[in-house]
Amino acid sequence: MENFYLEIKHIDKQTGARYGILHTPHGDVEVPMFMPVGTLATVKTLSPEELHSMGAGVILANTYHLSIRPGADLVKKAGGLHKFMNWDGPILTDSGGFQVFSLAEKRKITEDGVEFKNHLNGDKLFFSPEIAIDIEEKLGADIIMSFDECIPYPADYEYAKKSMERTLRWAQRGKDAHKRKDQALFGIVQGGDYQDLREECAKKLAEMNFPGYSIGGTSIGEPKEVCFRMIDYAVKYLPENKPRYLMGVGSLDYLLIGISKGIDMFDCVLPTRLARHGALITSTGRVNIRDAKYKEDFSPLDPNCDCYCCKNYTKAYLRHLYICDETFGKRLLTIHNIRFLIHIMEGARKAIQEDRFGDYIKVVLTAFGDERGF
RNA sequence: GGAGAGGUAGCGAAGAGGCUAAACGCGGCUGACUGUAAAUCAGCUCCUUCGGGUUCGGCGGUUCGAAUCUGCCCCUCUCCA
Repeated sequence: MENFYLEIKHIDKQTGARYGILHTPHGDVEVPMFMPVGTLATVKTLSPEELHSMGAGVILANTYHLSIRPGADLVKKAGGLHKFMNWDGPILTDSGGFQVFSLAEKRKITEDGVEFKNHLNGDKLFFSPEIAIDIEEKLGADIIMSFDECIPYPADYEYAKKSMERTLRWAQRGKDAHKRKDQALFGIVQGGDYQDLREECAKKLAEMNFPGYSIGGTSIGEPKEVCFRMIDYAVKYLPENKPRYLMGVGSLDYLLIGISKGIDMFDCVLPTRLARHGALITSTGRVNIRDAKYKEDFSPLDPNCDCYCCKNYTKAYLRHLYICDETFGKRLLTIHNIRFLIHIMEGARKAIQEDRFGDYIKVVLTAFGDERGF
């Protein structure tokens, strides 16, 4: 597709990290970037205006969830996702492949597709690569995902191989079914933590010539090093001029290491979910705002943060709102976590352009000072 | 003054002879969360030098054993005068 492409502007001399512009039908966005997740066509607690003001580029929505409620036809009737949710920037829809993993006990996989029992009322819901694409075309996102199987970790070799090969066949079927020219369909690399499977999957997908590639099956409980290996295996065989998207990754260290390995896009529910649960990511580490030590702390959550929350409110107030279960508290905390990660990404892009991204990683992670990196 | 009801951990509230240091809820404290079945989930919440020690309004009694049965006392609430 002609109106979707990655323009690489600079490669960091320290790490090989990429800085570029991703052109989409709904505008240009800089990469590497973090994409907030709005599963049900809303980034929980935030308005589109807030997301824009925080510097969000692309946001996600979910094919499985939206197909159940409110239904793909309704979204289409509303004029597509952008209009429906009043977001004029780029949107990316996940295919439902993650639900094959997260709702594992409610589905059955066959060569043809996945039979779900939907999580709300147990109704049968069949997803095939073609059906997923059909729904994604109705939703109308700028970037859409192939229907894949996200396998658990650990998975035995035989299963990982069988599943990866099926995911490849599904990728081809989805590609064949995809008709809309204003949507970029990404292939997803699977293969568990097995080098040969990951490499084979990446190679085959590259041969299929997708406008972009995702790395899936990561950040599902595997050790950090395993995740980093899985990235390396895939990236080696992915075309350099196409965007690379590491799915489901949102903690600080994974993001920064991922960028250094040549990843351009990330999404994760972590910042929004953590915020709703009172956990904040700050420049000096993680903060659990509920903790008693913040009761009379009238300083901002993160003095180094430029978000609306940190500019205007104190920890004591945020703790108060959280403890009283006030909606506004969750909004403020979500604003902070999302803005914090976007801000980190802005810093990353600048560092890459100045060939000091390796130093940037060290500085950020040292200041954060937490093994877990979030 | 008369008639009832009741006093259980920070609060509310179960328990009606041993399985009870005492359910459950709230409150309090602390974790977790990674392509969202998550404004969710988990743990702790009498004291302790981890051996044990002291609890169910108070002081006695019955019993091998009492928050539970019993005597007296104190205190609350409701209704009637």
